[in-house]
Amino acid sequence: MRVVTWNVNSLRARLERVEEWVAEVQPDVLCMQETKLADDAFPALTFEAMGYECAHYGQGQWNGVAILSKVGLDDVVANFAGDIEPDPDARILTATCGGVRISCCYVPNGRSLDDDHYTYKLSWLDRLLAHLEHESDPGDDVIVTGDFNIAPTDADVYDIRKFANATHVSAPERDRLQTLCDWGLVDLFRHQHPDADKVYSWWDYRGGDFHQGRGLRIDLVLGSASLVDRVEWAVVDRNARKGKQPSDHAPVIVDLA
DNA sequence: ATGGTAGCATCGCTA
Repeated sequence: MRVVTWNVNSLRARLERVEEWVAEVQPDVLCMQETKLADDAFPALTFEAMGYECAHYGQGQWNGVAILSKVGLDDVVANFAGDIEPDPDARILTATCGGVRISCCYVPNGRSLDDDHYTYKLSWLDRLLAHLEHESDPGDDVIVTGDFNIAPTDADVYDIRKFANATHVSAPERDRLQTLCDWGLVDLFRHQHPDADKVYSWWDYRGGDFHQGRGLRIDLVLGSASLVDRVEWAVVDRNARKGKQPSDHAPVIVDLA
């Protein structure tokens, strides 16, 4: 089962590229973030014609998440589950695909450490843990994936000196990511490539950052222990960041046996 | 210290 996460940065602006990439790579499950579409603007027919069932949770203009699946798409939950304080933004969508409970997440950016949006980011991560506890047990087949806007370690940052007192690398947000892992999730790319260096999933559009190798690995596929031994390979398709009108994120692919 | 680019409901905000 091929699972992909990709922050597409506007599905309206990216549809042609996404279609071509999906036709080539044939994911079984594709989790997208930042569709920036209202639900009634989501191009479901396009993807259904390619063999996918679709779930989209959007609001238009900003945010928006989707799960596409060829291996079933059941028990869809938009936003946080149960009685968790709902997120006013469309940032999390959960469904069962191929026997795996999958949450597709667009974690708030945080902006800066002194911004209210950073407090919101930390609260959001606390609620993601509560959501996970509500939806699954650590012994289940579980994936939590998406744009975390957190680089797990300094090895996931092109130059940590550039990120002093910045979001994406701060201890409180990394601690919360670790708490998710303590619950029973593993960063499947890092598990497969423990010594990988200079592998990133996002590059700023500005300043030629992509071509200069100035990126962050912030798009993650976290899997439960039951899935770790099923990983056959894991890769960031940086080719998808090249060419005309790319997203600023590259897709991350994980193949499970 | 700033700006650089891209996308949006665009002339300001978000990333």
